[in-house]
Amino acid sequence: MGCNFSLLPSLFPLAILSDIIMLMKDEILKKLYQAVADANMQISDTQKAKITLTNPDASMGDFATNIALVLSKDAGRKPLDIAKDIVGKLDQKSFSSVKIAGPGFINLELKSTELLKELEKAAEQKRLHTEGKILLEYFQPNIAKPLHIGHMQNAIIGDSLKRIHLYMGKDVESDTHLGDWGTQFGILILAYRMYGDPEVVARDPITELNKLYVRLNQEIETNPDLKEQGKQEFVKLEQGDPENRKLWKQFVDWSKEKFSKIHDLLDISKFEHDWPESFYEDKMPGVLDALKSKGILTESQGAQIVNLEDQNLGVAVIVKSDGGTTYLLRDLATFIYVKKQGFRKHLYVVDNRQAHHYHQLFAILKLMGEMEDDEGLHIAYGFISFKGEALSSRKGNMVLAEDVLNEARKRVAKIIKEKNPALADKDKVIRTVSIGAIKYFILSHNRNSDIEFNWDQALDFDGNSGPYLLYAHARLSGILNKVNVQGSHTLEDVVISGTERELIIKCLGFNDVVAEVLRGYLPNLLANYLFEFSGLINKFYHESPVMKESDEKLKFFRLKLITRLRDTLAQGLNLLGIEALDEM
RNA sequence: GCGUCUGUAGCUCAACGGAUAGAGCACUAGUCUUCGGAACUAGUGAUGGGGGUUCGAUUCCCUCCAGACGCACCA
Repeated sequence: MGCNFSLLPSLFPLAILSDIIMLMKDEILKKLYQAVADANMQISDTQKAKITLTNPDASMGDFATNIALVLSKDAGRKPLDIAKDIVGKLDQKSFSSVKIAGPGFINLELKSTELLKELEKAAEQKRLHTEGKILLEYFQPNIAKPLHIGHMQNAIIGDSLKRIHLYMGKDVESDTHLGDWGTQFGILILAYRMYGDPEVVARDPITELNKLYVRLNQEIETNPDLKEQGKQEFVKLEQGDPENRKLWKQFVDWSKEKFSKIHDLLDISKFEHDWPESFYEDKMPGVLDALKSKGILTESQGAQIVNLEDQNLGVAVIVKSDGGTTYLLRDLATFIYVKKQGFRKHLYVVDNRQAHHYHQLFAILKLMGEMEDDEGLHIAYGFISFKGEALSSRKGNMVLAEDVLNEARKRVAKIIKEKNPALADKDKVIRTVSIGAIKYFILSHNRNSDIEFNWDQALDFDGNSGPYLLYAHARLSGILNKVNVQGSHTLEDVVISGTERELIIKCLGFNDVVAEVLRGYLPNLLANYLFEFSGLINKFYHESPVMKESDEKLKFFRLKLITRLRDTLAQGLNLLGIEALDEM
């Protein structure tokens, strides 16, 4: 990475430092393993995987490990005895207290001088050895359909995961996989021909096209023949019918123009790739040939299928009986193409309703010999429901992305008017806080859970919310802007409070949390961490005044601490896709 | 019928197999001569039922109950 760092945008303020550095926890674990060896005990890799080093309740110490409990099983000895042996051999010079507690936990308390030393070190990033290029696929809106909150959710999760990959030194690129191919376009073309007024549609293409699409679908319920006609239009489109091609191209262009605004609307980073479904049109025949030559494809009821019933995955339709291709075939072509581009792993951020599709996709790829277990993963997430129902334009309970953003902006503006009318750059703050509130709401949920959308809860700016984190950051910035310290000091014998101690420990655990997030693709772990972190910051802020502090050395320490806390919080917010603010 | 996911406080959600299951909202009682109150301090209140695995289970396995979503020509 021999580039000029000063040219990098402020996107990754702390991510610039290079090289692999040991995380604090790794260092402590190393000491524990050494003690185990010195006590003539063995420790296997499977045991290592079970050993934890957590930050427990402050009353128990800075760190707690279950190492003795894990080792006791295979050793056939009591955990307490093993704990005693380990503690007896442990290099304790960094610790002020080492205690055995409960069933055999070892609780460790670091010397304050060690904590202060850590604080003096620059904030650093863990760099993993990259295992090759990763393609992260997210934001797959469908042409001629409006963006709703589900698309926002997808883009927000995907964007955060991308930022986290980059921060962890992964070689990741993103792809927006637009849904611009398939039977639905036949239906849309038919609807446009039947009901469309070109002038009306041109005025607000997405909204009007969607109306036509919905209208025809309603008509289809009483007149199924129309569906067959629609399917025929798609077949014609695939076969190159010039009229249909022209219409399709127009629909795609309108939609792309609209979708490209997501970057500005939501602060979503740009995609490296834009490989929509139609991009794979000329790559499908090759896949079809491969399926045939490997004897995987069979014919059934006029369609070409792969039978996966022996894997309990049912039947996968590759080509429909009318000759039209399926989404599955395009996804097969996608995976194979992406792999040929040098990507070692393909991650799909798609809601959990498509779990079955991805099971089928991966199963077929494996039958073809195109995929190993760790080369593809469906990062599923629960979808957002509204008033207890799945979002559906037909049921009229659609929550549009624009409406959510507008409502958030309105509420933020109102609060600023009440609380901080003198604020300088109001527009920027309104934008950042409203986006931050929405992103935090989405990302703070475990992605496996379905989310019940509720305006008041999603746009709540008190307590566990995006604005809470932003506010903590703004207050820290406020102090740094106002307080100066006389002279230069060392941190050696500063006496720190309990809250300050907790804050330092918490702050130093940042990289561990980000690593956890990446391991499970769970941004909510970072959101939870940042909320707890912000809570400690607010507590600290109330307890430990800086400006009024007469001890210059203590003041120096607090400013140093605050700088570090602020930078860490800003980095954390950034990984969630939220820009930190100095005032709000 | 088969498959995936989910059942935690009044509501919305957390919790790598770890110690006393955490928050926010709501409710109650406090902190305003404030480095910015979008804040802080406290209180009330929960693991769907039953088995199993083990030092230890909200977490893993089995089963039952309840819900969501999928299960060939939508994507």
